Parts: sequence; C-alpha cells; structure tokens
Amino acid sequence: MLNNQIINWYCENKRDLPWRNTKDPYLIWISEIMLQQTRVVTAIDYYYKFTKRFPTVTDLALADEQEVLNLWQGLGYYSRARNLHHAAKTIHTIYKGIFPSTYKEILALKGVGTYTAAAISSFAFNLPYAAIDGNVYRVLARLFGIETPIDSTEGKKLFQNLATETMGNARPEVYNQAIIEFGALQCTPKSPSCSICPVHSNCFAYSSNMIDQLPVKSKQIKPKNRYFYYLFLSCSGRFAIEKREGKDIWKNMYQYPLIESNAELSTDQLLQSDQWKEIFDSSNLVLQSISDNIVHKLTHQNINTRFIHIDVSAEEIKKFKRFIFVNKKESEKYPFPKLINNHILNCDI
DNA sequence: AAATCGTGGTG
DNA sequence: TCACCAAGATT
Repeated sequence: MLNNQIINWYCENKRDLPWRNTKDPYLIWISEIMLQQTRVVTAIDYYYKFTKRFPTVTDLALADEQEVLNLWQGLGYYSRARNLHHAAKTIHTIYKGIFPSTYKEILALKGVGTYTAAAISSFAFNLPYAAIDGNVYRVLARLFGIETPIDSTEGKKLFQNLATETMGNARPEVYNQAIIEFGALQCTPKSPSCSICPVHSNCFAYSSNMIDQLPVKSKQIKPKNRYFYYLFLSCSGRFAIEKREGKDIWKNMYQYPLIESNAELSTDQLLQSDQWKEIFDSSNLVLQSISDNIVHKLTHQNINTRFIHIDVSAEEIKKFKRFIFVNKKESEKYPFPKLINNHILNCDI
C-alpha cells in the first residue's frame, strides 16, 4: 500500500519539530499559518518567540495588532498576522476561547483556507481530511504522472480527489504529516533522491524520466517597477515614521515618510514634486545625502528605493504633525518591513 | 479567476 | 546571476 510505505518512510526520517510535540489546536494553528509559503527553518524561531508571548488564543486576542505585527516582523506576508489576530478575537468572543473542533468552523476562520483547515483538523482532532500543500501536489503529480496544472481550478479538484483516495483509511494525523514531510525531504522540487526512494518503482515520473517536468504550473509572474523615496528626517537621535494605510503592500506596518513615483526621479524632480512641497511646506532643511538605489525584490514588484537623509531642527519637528519621531530604542516597538528595518539597524544615529 | 501579498534559500 | 519557489489565502 502506497500510504503505508510513505508512513513507514516518515517514521524513520521525520524531523523533530516543535509543533509536532503538541495536540493543542492553537499551537498547531500558529505553526501552520507561519509555515504558509515559508521554510521550516525560518519559521522555527518565530514560532518560539510568538507562542512564548502568546501561549493561548486569549493572550493573542487581547493583544494590540501592532505587537502582533511586531512579532511577525521579517517573516513576510503580513496579512497572515493581521488575519491571525482577527481570528483569535473570533475564537475568544464567539467560541469563548475554546478552539473550534470541526473542519467547517476552522475553515471559516480568517486566514484559514482548505489546506490549513485540513491540517489543523487532522493534526489536532484526527479528522479525516487530506491536507494538500505544495509538497503533496508535487508528490502526487510525480507518482501518478498528472500533468494538469496544480494552480488551475481543474487541477485543484483533481488533486483533491486523488489525495483523498491515496490517504485511504490511514490515520489522517499521521498520513498527512508523512506525505508532507516526504515531499519536503525526499521528493524535493530540485534533484530529489529518487535512487533511494522507497516508492520509485511505483512512480510514473521516475520510470518515464519526467521528474523535472512535474508538477506543472500555469501562471507566471511579471514583476513591476516602483520607485520609493524614503525621507530619513533626523534630529538629535530621533527620526520620523508613519503608519502605512490602505490596501497596498505592508499594510499597517511602519515606514519613513514616503514619496512614491511611477518612474525614477532626479534630485531636482524630487525637490519640485507636489509631494515634497506638501510635506515640507516652507521649512528650512538641510539635505544631507541621497543613498544609492536599493532594489527590494518581491514576487510581484521590484521596489527601487533611495533614502534621502535630511537634518531637521527641533523647532521644525513640531510642524510634522502626521509623523512620529522615535529614537532607535523606541522604534523597536513598531513593526517595519525588512527594507526599513535594515536601514534603521544600519543607520548611524 | 487572475492578481496580489514578503522574504530568503537554492542550483 | 536569476528564475524558481517555500506546510497558501484573499479578493
């Protein structure tokens, strides 16, 4: 039986991960959200830090979003943290702090989709739902030679049925962990260890030499260029920050005052832009320096960034009412994207 | 249903 | 170097 072979492989090869030593649905939930599109080694430190500060769902529900985002700083995909916080409040108020124990209720939580709902349902409650993540898509596509794109509507249906069939009557909490771990360690995206694979004799891709062509993905991404001019307004050890609002990237995170443009700006163009005039009005200021271009590469956009260093007098600070002036120590309470946090850590102030 | 949301590792 | 992509979800 295929499922038994994978489970046997798992018993001999599994890693000792912190969230595998618990049945607490809250802790399993935290780990699953952190692991979305994120490597295990990256998530581990965040998991310890986060669950130490928020040991229970009530602790999380009663926290400020700013602190939640602060603990998520550097991990990326910050909507995960905002949704996690939102869902914690739901559990606290609607479910009186008791984590829901049915697939349907878990799936309804903000930030929990079909994969995460199946993972929590099976790991914490032993419910028979096949958890299908990127690892499972890859393993099944190769074993059965499925060329339907995994990111198509048709593919998701097909793999859902295939995964449920393959799980069979195996213990869901063991089988799901097993096939995910098998994909992560054995049936890897690049150069998988086929020669020592326990199921290679039953693998379509292996026998037909199609390992590096499966799974198939259809969608491609084309990054777009943006131009950020961050104003580092400093005055005796303090600098200006503001909260990012709106639906854009880094929502509710903090940053330096920003002038954004859809094209590169010369220094003169920047100084004469409406945004510059709006911020500085009639202020006297000293433009100290402009950094080299730093390209912050994201999946869907390249953010071309320059940091404009400006000295501001104590008198002029009062004019910038929309900004918060903090020193380095105080800034540690605020959540910043990597781009900004790196500058704070390196800036000489 | 396609676009969007971060960051870091890898070959 | 750079394309790929990692325990996906939302709109």
